[in-house]
Amino acid sequence: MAAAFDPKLNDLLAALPAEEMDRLQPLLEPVQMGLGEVLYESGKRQAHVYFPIDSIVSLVYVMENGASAEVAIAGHEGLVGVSLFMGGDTTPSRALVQSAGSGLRIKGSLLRKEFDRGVALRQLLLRYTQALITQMTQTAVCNRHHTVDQQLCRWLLMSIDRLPSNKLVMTQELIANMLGVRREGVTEAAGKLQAAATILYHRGRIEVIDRPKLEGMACECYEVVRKEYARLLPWTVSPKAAAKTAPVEVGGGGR
Amino acid sequence: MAAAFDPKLNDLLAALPAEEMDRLQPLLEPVQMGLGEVLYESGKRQAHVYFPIDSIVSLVYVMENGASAEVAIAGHEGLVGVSLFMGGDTTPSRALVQSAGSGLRIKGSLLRKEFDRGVALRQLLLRYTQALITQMTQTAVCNRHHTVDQQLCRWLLMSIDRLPSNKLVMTQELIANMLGVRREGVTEAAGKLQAAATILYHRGRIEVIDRPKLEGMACECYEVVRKEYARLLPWTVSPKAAAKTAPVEVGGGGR
DNA sequence: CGTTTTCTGTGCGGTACCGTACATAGTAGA
DNA sequence: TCTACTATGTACGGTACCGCACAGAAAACG
Repeated sequence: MAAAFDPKLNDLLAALPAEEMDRLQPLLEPVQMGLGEVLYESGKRQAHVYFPIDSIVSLVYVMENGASAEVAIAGHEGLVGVSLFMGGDTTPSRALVQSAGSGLRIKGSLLRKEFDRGVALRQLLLRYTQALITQMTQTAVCNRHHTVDQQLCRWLLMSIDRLPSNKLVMTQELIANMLGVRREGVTEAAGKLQAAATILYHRGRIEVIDRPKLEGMACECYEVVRKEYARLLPWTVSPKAAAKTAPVEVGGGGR
Repeated sequence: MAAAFDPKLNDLLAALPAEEMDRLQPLLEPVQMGLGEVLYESGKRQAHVYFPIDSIVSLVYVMENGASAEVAIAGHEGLVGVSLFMGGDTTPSRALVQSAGSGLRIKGSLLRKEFDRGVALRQLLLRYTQALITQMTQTAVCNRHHTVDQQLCRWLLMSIDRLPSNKLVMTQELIANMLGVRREGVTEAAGKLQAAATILYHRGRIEVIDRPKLEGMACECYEVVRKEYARLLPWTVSPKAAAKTAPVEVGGGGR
């Protein structure tokens, strides 16, 4: 059980030099996160910064009329709660668990102290924050210019990059909430992907069966963000995504 | 002429404690920025961090096919080039001067040194970065859910908040590039605003003549971002925008 | 002054997505 | 096994925006 919460399973923590890790380790506590759990409510101060291991957390903005849109996601490559060390303590967006799983957390005040003290930790967290900024700006661009079909591909890729397998548990309704579109739009887009033998899905379970094809159908946004994460945080590159950089030719792929 | 480049004219620099300001001041050099000038090219490392005074700089992402979208803007309340102290050195987006004017700049390496050394400077820049993150996420949400009409209102408000008057020099073509929509869409939206006696425009010159009405027609995004800037950087609140918080009732305003 | 360029206005067909309504099929519980 | 619920599929009119084409008017330029 202890191994499931090994700090080395989060890429940011794993990248810390031993000395700073020794200071941080006793402050970390294991947490299980359930699907739909809200780690962080809009405008409310929260106590902890979370380091996901095999869970995925979405940063979602909910508008006055109830409509929502995801602005970024974080998994084992990162953390949730940058505002706690950036100095603002709260944000207008909500953090909710998109895929259940485990993680580690630390009290914000304690992390803040280490952040001010340890240069390596600080540089690491700030580099991650910049990667997150890239993801957010690309979400803005994607929302402006790309179709629901393309965005679904991007979203699926970003999700399975953070999961141990190619399967995810997620209804079309929830995906629609994330993308900020109608559920029927997701039904249609997912139908096309299934017809193209790119994914399989059935009542809340989705499996990606042809990743290269999915990448071919996604907009450039996925690649831009992936490359920027790889540049800023080279040790976090998921083996799945990295395999893509090899010149894989797949028949009939692309659009 | 020297007074025009007084560091106190940039809100971030003005908020620095005297001691840190004394160290920074000799490193600052005045710059004039021309309309359309590119301060920062996508993926290219740049030498300086810019502190606008009466200029406005847009952060724009340009896609492979040439389409573009603005993800954030910065004026006298902030700075351009967060990646230089966040540690990534470059970003995928471009920084271009949207409104000509003056500013101050500092070599990235020098700022970085002060950033690591001075706690007040560091906290200030990180708080600003968080405000910028809020603006970016809100742009993402706005792109997803709001109409061109609403976005134009938001964009005009954000621009004049950073300018000394209610007038701005900007063709509809350029605004369309910023918003990532067709020029004709901007023509139509601006026509409605003019018909409603909210703005006046004529061949590249726009004047806001009824700010409260413009605020009433904008989406919630403008207010969310304004409030978050006011919370994180209270000393930067523009008198124009602040006046709004007073209970001004204007006949026929709003929607 | 005439010519060219820039900026804005307008029209038109096409399409992606919306809101709504309703049908069907798995799944879970009594 | 019957019932309720959840997840997905499908249809249909409406609308916001697109791409394109072109016209007029103001400014810039020779």
